[in-house]
Amino acid sequence: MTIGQLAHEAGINPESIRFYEAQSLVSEPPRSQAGYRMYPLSAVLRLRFIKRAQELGFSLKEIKELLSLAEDRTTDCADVRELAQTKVSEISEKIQTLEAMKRALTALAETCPGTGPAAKCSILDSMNFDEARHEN
Amino acid sequence: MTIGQLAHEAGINPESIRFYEAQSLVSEPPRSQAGYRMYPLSAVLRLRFIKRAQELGFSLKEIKELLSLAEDRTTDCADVRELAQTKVSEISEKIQTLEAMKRALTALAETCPGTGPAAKCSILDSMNFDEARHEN
DNA sequence: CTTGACCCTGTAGGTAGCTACGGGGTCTAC
DNA sequence: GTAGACCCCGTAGCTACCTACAGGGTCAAG
Repeated sequence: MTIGQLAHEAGINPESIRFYEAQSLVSEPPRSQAGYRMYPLSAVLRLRFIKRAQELGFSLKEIKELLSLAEDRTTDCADVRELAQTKVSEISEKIQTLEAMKRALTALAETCPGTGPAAKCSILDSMNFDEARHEN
Repeated sequence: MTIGQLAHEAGINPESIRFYEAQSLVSEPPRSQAGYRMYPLSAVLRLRFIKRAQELGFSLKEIKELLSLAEDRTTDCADVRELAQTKVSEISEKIQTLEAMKRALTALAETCPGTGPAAKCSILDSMNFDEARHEN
């Protein structure tokens, strides 16, 4: 399987695979006589794992950690679960932040009269813009 | 007011101010004889506006747009409100994504036995890792 | 036997938003 | 008059994750 076929199967870009190789997320595959990377079928699954983990919010660095945990026979399931739980907390925090942002911005948009000169818009106003201009 | 004083007042880094200037988020201030940037008081408010807008989730590019809207006398309040509402939608989408990630990951962590070899961990398993290793 | 699709390497670019560094000049206080 | 804190500019680096390009080689089809 060449890198292009693999990329197609896994639904990613060949360049990304080379990038992952450089980042040690996938190991260097054997080469054909011409120097082409020749991948085993399992490479597809490994790439899908990476993709799936990314979708779950793990960074490449964290995925690397997951992969080395998974490859280490002495790894306990609890180690993996801890990573997952830490990630859940991080995600929760992000959600909190975004929800605070959303609440604040929604409130602003609601007090905005919706028409008339922006100079008096409550949105800009609440961000102090008007005062800033006033003193310019 | 020198750049350092301004930075202190606004709670940001002098380097960031120069960066904002390069990005045209703040205008070039007059210079002292020695070539020092000399800011009016209003600059503090402008920087705080930028900071606040950032906290509300606007990117620098969007803040630039907000600022030019705010400076344009013909801007209608509705234009500003639209930007705010678009941003609220974007934030909502991000929240949705994060919540899906959180749900998926929480479910995985819950099915994890919590102990035992990682090879059988449902977390890695569900990400196809085991199969990938199996075929290697 | 040539065309076009693929592969190789290495390096550079791009997004977002800074941050740091080098090599200067200036200002303030003792 | 000098030490230390500040300022200048330009450029490079950082995180994260690719993406693109240049300048080659290879492979399969017609």
